[in-house]
Amino acid sequence: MSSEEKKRGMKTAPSPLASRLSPLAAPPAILLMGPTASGKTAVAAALAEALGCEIISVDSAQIYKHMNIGTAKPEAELLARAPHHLIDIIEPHERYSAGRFRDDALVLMREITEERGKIPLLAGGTMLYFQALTEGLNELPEADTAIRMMIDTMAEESGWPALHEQLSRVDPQTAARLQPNDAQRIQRALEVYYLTNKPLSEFHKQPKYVYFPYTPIRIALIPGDRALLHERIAQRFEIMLELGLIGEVRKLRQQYALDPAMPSMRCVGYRQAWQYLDGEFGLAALREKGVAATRQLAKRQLTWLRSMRDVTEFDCLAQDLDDQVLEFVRRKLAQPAVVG
RNA sequence: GGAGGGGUUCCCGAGCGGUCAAAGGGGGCAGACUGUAAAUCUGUUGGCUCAGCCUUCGAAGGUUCGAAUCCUUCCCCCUCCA
Repeated sequence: MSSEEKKRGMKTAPSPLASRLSPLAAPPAILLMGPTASGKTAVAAALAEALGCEIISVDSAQIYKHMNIGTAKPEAELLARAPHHLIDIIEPHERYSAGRFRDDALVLMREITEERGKIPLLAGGTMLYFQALTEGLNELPEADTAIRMMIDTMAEESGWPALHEQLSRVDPQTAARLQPNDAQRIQRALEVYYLTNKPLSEFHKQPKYVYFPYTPIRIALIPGDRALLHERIAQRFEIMLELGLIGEVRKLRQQYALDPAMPSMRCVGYRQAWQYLDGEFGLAALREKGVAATRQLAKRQLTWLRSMRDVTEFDCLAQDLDDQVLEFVRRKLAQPAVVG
């Protein structure tokens, strides 16, 4: 009845124990963020070993099984040494989401802190997942494959601008902020409307229930010199090709009923390898396009990082990066936890 | 040696006497982002003392009120015939 009770009803991850603890007791959680090829994996491993953390991967591509080379997944040896969660959790033809990540991560974080008394270390480059975790999400329906197929069919027939037009009749507010050709967001907005008969903008007006009972230590690995990061990206893509990225994609295509529109096959590298296998272009172009796509990914990740608050930055190209970060985290952990 | 085709802004590539700092694409840079996010979308992209000026379309000359666009010579590339 009261708004407080309503709020409680919306809780997606209630934690009786956490609510009994004072805010000062909110346990620490390390958030290690950075663009692709910034060396997150190595830093995470160093922190985990020094501090006994358990690592939770925050990566929308490493969730897929059998996609190892192109996602730069940590090697088996490292995975054995430092436990990683949320890696290899779904098949390439399945789908995941920011909402599921949030739920999965919160469950794991509770287990790590309360059951094992360790510090969760969230490391990765999927900034939307970090945001969903710490800032919360509105109550929204999950993706619905049948509805999406229907919307895709309509888009093929009349084009996205027509669907944008349709959206402006049922949800003018959302339509106003979307471009007529922003296929993905128009589809999502229509999907929400068809599923609930309520406009997406109405859901967004509700207060978000933010449940994150941790004291975050936010770290961003930022390249001091972008050109050097670009170089690193090119070298890394070359290594992926040498390790057999193309073969990995070929095998995936043989073993699973995949298509290029699936999220897994739209990942950087995989999309380009798919097109290469289809004969759309040669090896030189694959190289060029793969590297460019990675650079663009890194740029978008850096844009996210610039907009985030309370983040301590480190130059990911520094020689003693691991030590710098470790020292910083140690200092932070020694301070009394304060929830902001 | 002969016959053609071509050299355009970071790249590819259109332009073919004025409305051209030059279409379009790529790349770069900047931004947005709530259940697809390694996705999707937007803006911008010669320089400057910026409603104006300066430098640019292989090079150097020339024609013209005016040239990336026409003429001459030169340099380089490609195709074909020898």
